[in-house]
Amino acid sequence: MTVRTRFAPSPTGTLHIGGARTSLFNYLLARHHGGQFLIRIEDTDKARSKPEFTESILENLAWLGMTPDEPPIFQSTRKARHREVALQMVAAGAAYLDYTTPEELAQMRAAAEAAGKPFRYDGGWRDRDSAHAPPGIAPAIRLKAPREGETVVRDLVQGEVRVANAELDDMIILRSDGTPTYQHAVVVDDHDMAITHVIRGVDHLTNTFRQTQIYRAMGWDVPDYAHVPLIHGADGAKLSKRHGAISALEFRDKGYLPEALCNYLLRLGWGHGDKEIVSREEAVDLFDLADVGRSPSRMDYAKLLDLNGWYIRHTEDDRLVDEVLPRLQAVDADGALRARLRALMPGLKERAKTLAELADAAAFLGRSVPLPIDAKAAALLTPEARGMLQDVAGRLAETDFSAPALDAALRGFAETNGRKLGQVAQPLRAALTGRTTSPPIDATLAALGRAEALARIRAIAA
RNA sequence: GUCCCGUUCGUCUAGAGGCCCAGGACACCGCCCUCUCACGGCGGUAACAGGGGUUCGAAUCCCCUACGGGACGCCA
Repeated sequence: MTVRTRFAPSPTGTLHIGGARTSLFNYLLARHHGGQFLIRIEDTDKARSKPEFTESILENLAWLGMTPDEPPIFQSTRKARHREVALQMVAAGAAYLDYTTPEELAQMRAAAEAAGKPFRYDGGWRDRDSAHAPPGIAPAIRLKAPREGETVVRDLVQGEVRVANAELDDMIILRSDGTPTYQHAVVVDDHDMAITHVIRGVDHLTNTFRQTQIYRAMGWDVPDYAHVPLIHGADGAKLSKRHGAISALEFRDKGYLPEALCNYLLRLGWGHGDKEIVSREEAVDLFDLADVGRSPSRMDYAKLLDLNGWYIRHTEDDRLVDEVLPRLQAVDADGALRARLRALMPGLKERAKTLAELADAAAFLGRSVPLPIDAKAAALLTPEARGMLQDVAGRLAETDFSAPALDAALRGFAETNGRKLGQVAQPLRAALTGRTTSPPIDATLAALGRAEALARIRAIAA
């Protein structure tokens, strides 16, 4: 049987990193076994679901390199089938009509709370004939769950988890308005989609017991489950907005590479020896649910940042140029900026942890005199330094603008003037970039080109 | 409250009874490299939640406690 997994987000928000990781695990497991990875949009909550979220989620998944092997399935299109199955279950005696009204339920819930007991539906209509149904009340359909014994879930991550059936009440599978509940829709859809492995957050673990009962009632094969721990914020609490970025979108905007995010997310709760850098190909090869831990892990932005820096350093220059150019607030009509950016990229990418930082560090390439000079750079441009820059300009005017030649020229200049290279390079850097940091000065000069470099120096020199 | 799950450096983890007075990575602190900033290299601080067992021997197995998390909807 070929392995089929699915990621099933509800389009009530953008893709967050917990979902991204769940999706990644599903994707990896399917690929590892040469199977299929699918997507199902759980849009049954009409009030909260928005088409733009569906679009955003799909786009983000694609960005992360996870495209489904079949077109996404929209749960809302399958209501009739959900209803059909619920009715079949009633016919088979595995489910029953419940005429309890929401108001009555609320009362029962309040009573249970007042008594300090967990609320469970009492099963009042479990064995009562519908002939006694009160008029004008539309019934919901509830699963007739076993009351004795226990239900066992064999989970590929959590191990064998069992719960006494007395702990579970009869859950609603079809609402009184005829729409399916999530619990029911998921089971029917997973079965119809021939899903073999359900990988999702542990917050779904308790639901699994009852979902298993639906499979049993229908005589369907129960898929393998894997409930992965949730991602928490740095303080250990459930990840939320106050912890910082949690949406995949935000990471993309801030200049994170999808490879870096995936690598980070993969290592969160999963490990393979001391391996830290794992390419997609290696991940597909190595991924095994048995290596997924059971304890929740905390989001560590510093580590993600470091990893992103690694990926930037190891990404081809051309791709980085393509990524960074749009981030520069400059028009590049003649392609000069692109050429400069490309020329300096080896030095630039060595110094940036995100594409945003990269763009910021490269911004000077697209400016023209007079350059904005930051405070630290301005401090370097003393009258004396400006005087020296005049001489430097003279010297550079007659040097070949290749990095080795420029380096030699500057060293020679420093030596003949009794200065250290740094005493020449720093004011020069300030004049060229408006900053105190940049890639090596020879590379920076070369990238700018003779005309632009001299123009910048002379704009500052006195 | 009830049920379920968890607990190795600050964080992510390696560790499946002796290889561990616990290894790697990030972060942090030194030093080196050096025109700046990074990168890189070298070194350092830092953990088996606590208590009982089992065993010749436990981070690894069992029990209890503490702490953390999750679930308890006609939401998904």
